[in-house]
Amino acid sequence: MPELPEVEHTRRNLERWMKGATIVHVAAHDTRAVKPKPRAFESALVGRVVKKIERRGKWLRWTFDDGSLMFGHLAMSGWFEPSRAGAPPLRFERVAIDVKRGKKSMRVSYVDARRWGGMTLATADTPTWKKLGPDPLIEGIDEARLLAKLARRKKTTIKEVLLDQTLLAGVGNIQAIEALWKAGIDPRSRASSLAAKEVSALVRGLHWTIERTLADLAKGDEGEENPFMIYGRKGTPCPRCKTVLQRIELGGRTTTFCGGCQRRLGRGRLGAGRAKA
DNA sequence: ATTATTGTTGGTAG
DNA sequence: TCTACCAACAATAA
Repeated sequence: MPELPEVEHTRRNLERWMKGATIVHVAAHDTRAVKPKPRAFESALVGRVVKKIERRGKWLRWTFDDGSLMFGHLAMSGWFEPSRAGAPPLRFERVAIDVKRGKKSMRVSYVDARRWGGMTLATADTPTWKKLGPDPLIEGIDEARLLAKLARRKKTTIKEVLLDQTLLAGVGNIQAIEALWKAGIDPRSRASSLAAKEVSALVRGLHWTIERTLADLAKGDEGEENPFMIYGRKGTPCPRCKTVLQRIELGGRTTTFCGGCQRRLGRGRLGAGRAKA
């Protein structure tokens, strides 16, 4: 489920459900989903008041009244779901957090079939959090800095580099695919082959797809089954040029792209051999 | 039965 | 220190 837009959507939900609330009960059903171990996790959280919930890339950070922190990651299949305090556990529920704000009580459940995500308590920012690159929605993307960083990645394709969370925080497989399509850049292009002009188009593409996905999430159930322009649409015509979309693998991840209007960079020199789309 | 899946991490090697 | 590559983590849905 989650890349930057989904995690931001989740953060907004969590803020509505938990901000300013007191944690009255916690049940960690799965030892893999929490750190420290369930009993210690539960007792550390009970009685805490949620002061704020922030996001950086795909990571969430809760700050509590005593200054302690909780980091959360949804990995591939995690999400948070509201329900009634005291309700029986949901399918694949790993953690249930019961909160109370004024007279209102509710439960916030962490559900994760694949069990790759979870929550970690801490007293300071984790190394992983600190290493995250700029977040497109928080500090934005500095194109000159991005260009300089891409220039050092001589071997790797632009698609693979975009998934590096220390370069930009929050870009995942789908957002990378969509942004490259929007920018008209072939995902197989070496990262170092992008010039300022292409970096600029890519940054616009990233903002475009992030905002688009957020808008779709805001619709709730009204959203479409596949709200993306080309992700998951192999074999269908490109919405822009009608060429049949292809699917390949890059760095172990499925990549959809259009061979008709996404240009392969870094081939030939001085523009030789580059056909107009 | 086979294949694919929205992500990170830790080890290795250079 | 930085870059690149790979296996591991697990459970579902088509």
